[in-house]
Amino acid sequence: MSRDRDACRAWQLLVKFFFAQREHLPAGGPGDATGLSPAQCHVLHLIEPGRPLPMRTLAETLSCDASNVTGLVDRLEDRGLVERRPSPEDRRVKVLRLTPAGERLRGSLLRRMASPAHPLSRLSMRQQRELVTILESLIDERR
Amino acid sequence: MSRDRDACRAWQLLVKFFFAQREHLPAGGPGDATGLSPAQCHVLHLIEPGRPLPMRTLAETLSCDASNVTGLVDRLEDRGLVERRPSPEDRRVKVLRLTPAGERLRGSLLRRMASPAHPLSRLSMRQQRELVTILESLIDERR
DNA sequence: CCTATTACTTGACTATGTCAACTATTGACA
DNA sequence: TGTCAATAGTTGACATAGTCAAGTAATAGG
Repeated sequence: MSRDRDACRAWQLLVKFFFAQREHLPAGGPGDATGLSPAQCHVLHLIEPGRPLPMRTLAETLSCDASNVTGLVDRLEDRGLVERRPSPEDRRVKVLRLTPAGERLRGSLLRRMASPAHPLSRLSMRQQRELVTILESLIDERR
Repeated sequence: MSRDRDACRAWQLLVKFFFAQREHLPAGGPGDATGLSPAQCHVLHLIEPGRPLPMRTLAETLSCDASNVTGLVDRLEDRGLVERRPSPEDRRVKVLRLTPAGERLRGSLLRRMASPAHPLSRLSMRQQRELVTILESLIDERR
């Protein structure tokens, strides 16, 4: 019972925190200059340099319709941050790769998120690690 | 340094978890029937029964433009879940109240979030409490 | 081969979100 | 008091995000 109440409250807080932090998202933050939307930033994070990502996988990670991914990637491709390539193994599949510009921008986003100005940096080291542990267990329990 | 890396990773995981869980959001979840969008659900949570909420406050909590709130509230009002009322103290202000239907729906959303099917319910009680503590400190440190 | 499934795209539609411009009210202050 | 700046909310124009249904191309399993 108290267990359920905590789960509920945790989720409420999580959502609240997420909405409240939109101004601190990579995009839109002070000194933005990227012009990327939050969703686009997230996609950029998910494509790791040197690890081509099938669009289908991206749709699953985002829990969204495939057609949504088409649009997201269209816009990132227009900005020259990402490339679609046909997969050699399966010609239905297209894999995503960061362009050099995409890698640079991704790096700067990661750097920005680690800045001491970021709210999460105000947690104690112990709490940061605890948070990482909790989130990791939540995420890979799901696949 | 490791401190910064943890903050960065925590934020990445948080965003990733948030996107991945969209199907478990109050809206859209299995057995939905509400027809509410995620943002609308969140607004419904933020309006506590018996605690009228000025629209301006809502905009600040959501970190978004006031005109966005106008639209959100319009749609909730169309569904008969929320009421706008002029504030007696300041006639520029409009406060939001849940209608009886709004209260009922809010209750059922909260109940759904506490269900054992929710991913957060799989955390240990200790972890749930730790997560709540961390999120609380993150949130009210900001105002 | 034939058929079902899968990966992606397209088009139509709604919701979310920003910005700039507007109205009405409030508050400060000469 | 009268004026002027700031505040709360709305409106309209616009871009993005997201869903669904339908379509194309390629794969996989009989």
